[in-house]
Order: sequence, then structure tokens, then C-alpha cells
Amino acid sequence: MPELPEVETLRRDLVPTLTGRTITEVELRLPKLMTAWGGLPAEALVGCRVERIERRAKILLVRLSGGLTLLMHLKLSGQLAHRAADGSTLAAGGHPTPAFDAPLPHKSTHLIVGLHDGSRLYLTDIRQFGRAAVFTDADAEARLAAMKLGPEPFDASLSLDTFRARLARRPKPPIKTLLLDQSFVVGLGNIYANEALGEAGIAPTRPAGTLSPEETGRLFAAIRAVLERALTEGVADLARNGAAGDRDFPRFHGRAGLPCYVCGAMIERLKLNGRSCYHCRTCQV
DNA sequence: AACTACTCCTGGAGGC
DNA sequence: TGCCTCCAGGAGTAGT
Repeated sequence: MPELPEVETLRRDLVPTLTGRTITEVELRLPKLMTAWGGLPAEALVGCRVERIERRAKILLVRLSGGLTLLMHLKLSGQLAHRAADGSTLAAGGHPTPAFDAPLPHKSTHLIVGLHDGSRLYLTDIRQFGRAAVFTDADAEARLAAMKLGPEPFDASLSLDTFRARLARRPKPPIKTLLLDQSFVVGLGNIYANEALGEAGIAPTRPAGTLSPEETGRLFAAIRAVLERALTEGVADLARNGAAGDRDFPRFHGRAGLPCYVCGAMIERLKLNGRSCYHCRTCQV
């Protein structure tokens, strides 16, 4: 799925196009999209005005009038598109395929939210792993609390010292496994975990407890640098099949068999907990 | 408690 | 062309 940079970029794009609009109709085409988390029926959205759009971890929170919150998690293949009444795209983001300018709705469009100005918000998800739910604000907080999410990577409360302390509590798992664990730190997915480890020069398989203080510092800085680059220069560029795109970002993920940007050695792929790790054996030790 | 394996789905790419 | 296998950016749950 969209990881932190994709969700945050989408949030920023939706703020000016969605805020202040009032929901006039809702069409839920795939009921299970809204059953996993429970909450109110989709129709509860009708009549609500969009007050604010927030993000926690990889989850979008649409704060509504009437004390309600719409939670959305795009998981692996979810996508949101806000289209004007004439069909033009106002904002779109999430998984890069299908193309953001594809005709909507299509067979993987599972939720359509109509706004009073005639615009529509479409949630599409080829793999149907995404989730959405409408809660009272209090229930939304309870739902988030139940997820036991770790700290945000850019939160001031996550200092290098607290990062090291959290690592010290989980010494056994491979460091890559820990980076993907949302209770350890939120926002990283497979792409940016691979990128952070690559930039830090740390092998994904290293048990977390074997990292030196110096390596921990490099990793902490690399996590923020990689996410910051995605937020400021644009999210990682991936082709349809998950391979790296034309841009030099990502620099490791999806580049098996291609030369490392740093040393020229061939990037290799290995599997860890069922997820692909792309790494340079020379640079990452 | 900590850690791992399995599971929910669809569709595109590549081998034969 | 068709069929097969593998692969894809997540995370909840059940088992050891």
C-alpha cells in the first residue's frame, strides 16, 4: 500500500478540494470494505460537512461535522480520487495503478461519496484489502488506540535516544521486520524500509540487537531522510509490476539485478517474512 | 511476551 | 493464444 509519504501527500492534496464540502450521497458497492472495523452504516455520512483531514500512520481521518470521523486505510492497492462534476481530477493518490486518470467508477471502485458541489470521491481497490469506517470521534480514537500504533517518524517525541531505547526492547527480530512493525514505528512499508536500510548501509537480516549505536544513529537519520525526500521531491516511482521506475528513487527497492548507485555491485533480492528485501551486499553489512 | 506463518484478494508479467 | 507460476507498496490473527 501507500506508505506514509503516499498517504500524507494524498492528504495534503485533498485538504483544499474536500474541506468545507457537504456529503449528499453515498454508494457502497463492496459492503465488506466497511465491515472489518465495524462502526456506523455508510449512510451516516450523508449530510456531514468535511471539517478537517488528518493522518495517523497510514490511515486517513476525515473529520466531519456532527462529531463523526471517516477512517480509511488503503492497504496494498487502495486509491482515492476526487473528481469534479465534469469528471476532471481535483486530487488523487494512493496506489499508482490503475492510472489516476482512468474512467471512474470502474469494477474495483468500492465506495463513492457524492458532495454538494457535484464532485465525487472514489475509493478503488483492486485487491479489496482496504478498509473504511464511520465512527463517532470517540469511537475513532478507541479504534486507533486498539491498533497499538507506535510513534510517528517525524514526531518530536521520537528522539534518537527513544528510538534506541525502543530498539533495545526488541533485539531478536531482523531489523527489517521491526521497521515494518507499525507498533515499533508507523509509516514505513516495504519500499521505504528497504530504502532506509540501504541508505544506512545496514543489512535487512541483521538482528536489531546487533546494531551499534553508530548504526542506530545512521538508520534513524536514514528513515527521516528517505521519508522527507518522498514528501518533498515526490513519492517513490514504481512501475506497474513493482519494479523501480525511471527516476533514481527508489535507489534499492525493486532494482534486483541492477547496479547499486553507490558501489556498482548488483542489487540482490531476498525474502524475509514473505516480503522482498532489495539490498546491496557490498554497502549493507 | 515475543516471534513467525498464514491469510484475506485480484491482476499483471513472464515462462513454456 | 492459453495455462501456469510468481509477484505485488499491509496487517490482523492464530499458532509455537
